Amino acid sequence: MKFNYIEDVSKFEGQKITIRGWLYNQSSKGKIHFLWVRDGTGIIQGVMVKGEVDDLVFGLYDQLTQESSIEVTGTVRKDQRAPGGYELTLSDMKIIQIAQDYPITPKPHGSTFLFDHRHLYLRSKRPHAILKVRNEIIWAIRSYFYQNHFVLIDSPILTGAVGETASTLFETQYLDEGKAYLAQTGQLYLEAAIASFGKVYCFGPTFRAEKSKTRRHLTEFWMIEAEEAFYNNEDNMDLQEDFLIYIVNWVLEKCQNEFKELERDISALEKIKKPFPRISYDEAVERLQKAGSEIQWGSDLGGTDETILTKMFEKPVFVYNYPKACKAFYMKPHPDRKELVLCADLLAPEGYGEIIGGSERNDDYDSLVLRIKEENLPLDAYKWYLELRKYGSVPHSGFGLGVERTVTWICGLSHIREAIPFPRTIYRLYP
RNA sequence: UCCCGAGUAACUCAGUCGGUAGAGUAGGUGGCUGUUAACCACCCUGUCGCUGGUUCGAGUCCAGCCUCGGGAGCCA
Repeated sequence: MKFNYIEDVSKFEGQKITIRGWLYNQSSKGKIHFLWVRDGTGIIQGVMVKGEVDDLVFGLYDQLTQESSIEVTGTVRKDQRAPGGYELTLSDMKIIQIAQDYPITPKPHGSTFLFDHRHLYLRSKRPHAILKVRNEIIWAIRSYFYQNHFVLIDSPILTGAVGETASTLFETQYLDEGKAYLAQTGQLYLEAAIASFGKVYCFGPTFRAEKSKTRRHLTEFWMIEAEEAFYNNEDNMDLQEDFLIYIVNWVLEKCQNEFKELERDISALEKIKKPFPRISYDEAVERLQKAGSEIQWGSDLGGTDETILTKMFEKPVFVYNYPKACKAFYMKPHPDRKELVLCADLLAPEGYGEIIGGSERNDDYDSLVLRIKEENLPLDAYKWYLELRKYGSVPHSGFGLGVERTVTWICGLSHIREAIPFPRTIYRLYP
């Protein structure tokens, strides 16, 4: 049987249509009932007047409860009084299922309660809007890479080798082969793939068994990583800048309604244009110390440092060339200052902080072996990775963008857990 | 792991000086022809996180524990 979607109602003014969905809210004045129906594409108010519908249908209203599934038929009418501009004058209604004691009312709830009921909370307006923006961000990402001739290389999630030992790994038994680890990054595999495809990217879940309790961390999150042969650190930053602007323009075009629902001030996003400021780590430390931070040269930027720094600019800011000591082993040493590596983090504005980490990779066999030994990493585990430096090694760079952090920033959220359908945090594995 | 904070009805919270447990919302019943978090009247709702202690008497004071939230560290 044919039915229609709420997003299309304006095309059917004056016509009778059928909508299938869920009862979002209801109210009655006795002889006139109001039903708010949502179907995933929108919300519309249905109006049922006693005497204008069959008494049996009119009486069904009394059985309705919030989130009951129903099918309503009515005539589309333009009406100033209706939010959205259109409403349905109902002529028929069928009940599909009566919901009982739906826990999430259209009233304030605490975040713990809402995320305990995430399987239901997904239906509410706010998560609906956020996840629609997430959907568009991901489409923008894939579109950008496709248009720019990057090839998608899916990297393994179960790995034997350790990527970045700095973080903690989730461990699991891998049949009879011993321990396996859930991937923290696909980068090393992308570095293998550039010698076949030139420019590649991967997009998948990554896992960090860090007991972080902050609004910026998840234990399972989605990361986009790109790797480009023959790009140096500068080229890499140019690419990231272009990439991020593409994403922002895309969502500004597609997500106006969602931003309105989220009360996101989009003027902040409209300022995201080339060029992004680029400051060296040296300069960042200087600026931070002047601003009152306790940071010492040599240590990584803390969360508050990032916040201070990003509030100095209205656009995302690159901080490049960090001390070797606070970055991963695979980054290329600075040719003139061996205490630095060629890298850049991109910090999102409005206090959001790091959303991208990127670097030029060490393409020299001997110096890479040296770094692995310095970090006390098992050389064996990196045997295949090192071989890439033996067979046609080229300068190359890459970066990783945290999807949830990007969604958090673009939507103007205060906590990352809202940016993913079913968040995994230190104490949450359910639902 | 460390530092701070919270835990009272299904939800959000109040609970003074230690003296028999409260409100709003949700739910139920009735009323209402334009509601938008409707409104009006009435009804229902309790392991006060747990254990022990002090006390004639503990939601309230003390000790320990548990759970959760935020931050630090670490990172995207």
